[in-house]
Amino acid sequence: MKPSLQARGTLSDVAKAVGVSSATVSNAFNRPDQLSNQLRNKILGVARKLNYSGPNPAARMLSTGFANVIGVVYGEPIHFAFQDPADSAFVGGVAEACGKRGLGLLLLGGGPQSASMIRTAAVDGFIAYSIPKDDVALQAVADRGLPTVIVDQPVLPGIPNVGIDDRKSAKICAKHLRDLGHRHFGIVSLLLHNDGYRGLFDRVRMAGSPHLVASLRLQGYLEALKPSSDFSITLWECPLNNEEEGRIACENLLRIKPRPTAILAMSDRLAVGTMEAARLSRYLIPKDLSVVGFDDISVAKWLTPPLTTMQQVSEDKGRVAVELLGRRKEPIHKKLPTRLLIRGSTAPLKAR
Amino acid sequence: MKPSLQARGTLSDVAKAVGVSSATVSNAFNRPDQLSNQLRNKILGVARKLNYSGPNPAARMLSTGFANVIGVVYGEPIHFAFQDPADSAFVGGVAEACGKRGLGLLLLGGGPQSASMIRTAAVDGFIAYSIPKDDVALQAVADRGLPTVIVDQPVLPGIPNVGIDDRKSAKICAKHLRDLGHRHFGIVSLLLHNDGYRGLFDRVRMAGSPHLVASLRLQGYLEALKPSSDFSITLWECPLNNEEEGRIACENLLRIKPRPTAILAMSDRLAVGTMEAARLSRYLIPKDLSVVGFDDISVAKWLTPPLTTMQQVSEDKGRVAVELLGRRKEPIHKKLPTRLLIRGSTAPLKAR
DNA sequence: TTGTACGCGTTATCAT
DNA sequence: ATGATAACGCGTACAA
Repeated sequence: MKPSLQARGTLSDVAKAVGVSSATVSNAFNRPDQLSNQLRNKILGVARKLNYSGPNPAARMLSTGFANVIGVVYGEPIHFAFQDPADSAFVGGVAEACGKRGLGLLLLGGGPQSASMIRTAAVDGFIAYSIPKDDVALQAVADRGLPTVIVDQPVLPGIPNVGIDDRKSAKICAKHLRDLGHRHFGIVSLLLHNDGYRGLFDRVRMAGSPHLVASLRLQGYLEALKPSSDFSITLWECPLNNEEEGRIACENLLRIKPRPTAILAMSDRLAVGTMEAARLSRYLIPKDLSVVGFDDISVAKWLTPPLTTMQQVSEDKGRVAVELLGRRKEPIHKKLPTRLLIRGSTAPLKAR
Repeated sequence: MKPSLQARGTLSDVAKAVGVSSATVSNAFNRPDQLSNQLRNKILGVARKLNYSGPNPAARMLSTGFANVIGVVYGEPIHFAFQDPADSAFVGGVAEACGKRGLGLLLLGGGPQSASMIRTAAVDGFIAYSIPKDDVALQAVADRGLPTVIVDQPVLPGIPNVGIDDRKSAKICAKHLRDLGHRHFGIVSLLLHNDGYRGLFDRVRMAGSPHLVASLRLQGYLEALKPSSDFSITLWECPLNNEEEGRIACENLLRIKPRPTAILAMSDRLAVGTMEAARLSRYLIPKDLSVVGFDDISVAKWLTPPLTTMQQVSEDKGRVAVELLGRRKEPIHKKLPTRLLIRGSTAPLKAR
């Protein structure tokens, strides 16, 4: 009834065959310096002959108390992580840092059964990425009582955190457009509530969102745009972060009167869709419409025109998260730098 | 000295506290139907009070023989997997299929210490993705004796395999260009040998390559181009699969006499770089130069002009791999469909 | 519905 | 340098 994990002999089988104790065989695999080379080679030889390929991971884990694996918990169905270049860069950063330390990386998605998987995951620690404040996964992670680092959101007391200054970064995006003379803005927002809603929204909906990153960026945008009075600002929420949603958002935004001359997209994927919509509607970028993205995913620079966007280095988030997990000190909150990359998709408002 | 995995009470601590046997507590967690709801709730309550968050994963694994995790072994340093959209789509497909089955996904990269991580990974099976024929990781996987599926390469006797018909697909790409009247070709190839070489290469180097996918595509290209005699075909190898390498390749190819009027790039990332190089050299695509990619990563359609490319559905590779892993039957070799997407980057050779 | 008792395969400690 | 043995924490017959 143990069909899967190790259908072969055990360490003590090998010990018996060689005529030594199991401790010695264990040493042969884990501490070569503890026995003569001759004996070690003999043991390894017999092991090979018996199809014994090394200590059973589960037993080793039970005995040592270490899994040598860290778990990455992602706020959404996990395959989403691989569709967005920014998210997948983050996981890449984690993977790189893990690899360097000889740690495995266990991927755990969101969704209904995520909680039970979190509860039974054989890991030494968790990195929680972009989890909505009210997600059950968060409680499941906390229950495990393992070292944990939270990335982006939510910021929890007593738990190390890695992120960027979303509010300030967004504010800089908006300020850039305002400085170019724009007065009528469309904002293409990421998900605020998990209710599948797509469309215009107001500040009440925004205030109640458990999605901290989206809320903060929104705040930043609005702060930069608030001061003057002859502004118009239209808010649109996308239930998914993809190009298609960006396109739909922009199509609707372009119908608003007065027509926005500048779009703030909360991610580059949404920005790509925005640009596509503009093209389909025969608006030229940046002549008729300026667009600013967020993330600086690699395609941003291959677009025509190249996309002006707020760069964040998602790989670094991952790397830093792993590093923080290693340190068992008091909680650290780390803000990583961002920077506005001004490229071809933004231009001064043309004179009338 | 068990600091990490579970710093709290055990199942039998809970049992003692409640005044029942450990078996009953175990049932409370794993088989709710085996005891009264009343007792179960009492047990769960006490467990919570004792900070007991459920069975220790290692002990459970040792006892059941299942990890409920499958390992994905990637042929290169693992963070590469998250830079190429095609590779990351593959992992996404695996992740999705795993999630549906309640399985975890352990990511294992290539590189020097990968073998030791493979040997100690707590998994029920492996999916090996795009591993060079001579990689030590492959032996490590085989040694574990666990159910294994190989994706793309290498095709091994007795081991289920998922892939596409690389040779035929490449041939179709090349035929498309030939049919458009092109006679002078540049081929931008993926890595053939792990020696860091970048530059022109010949068929000897190609024949000896352990990278099956690259070899097969090359064969396909050449087959389609062989028949006529007034052709010129120049081969360039990129040590890395990224846009920068594609740019370098194309810059060099464009200096060849007679100048190629068509480029076959073995990946879309290389194709993006190729198009960039053409732009920098003031060649217009597709007027002066036709380009065909491979993969159909999502940016392909956002480029200007949109990239003609061979579509493969990498997510499906991942999904199918997991499915095959579930079936313990005899080895199955599955070829997934591909299809040439003709977009704006290819055009008939202009008349002279 | 609940309890008993053994086995899972290893590592670590202490002795030799 | 090597051996004996006690944990490690849980699942699961089987018995009650």
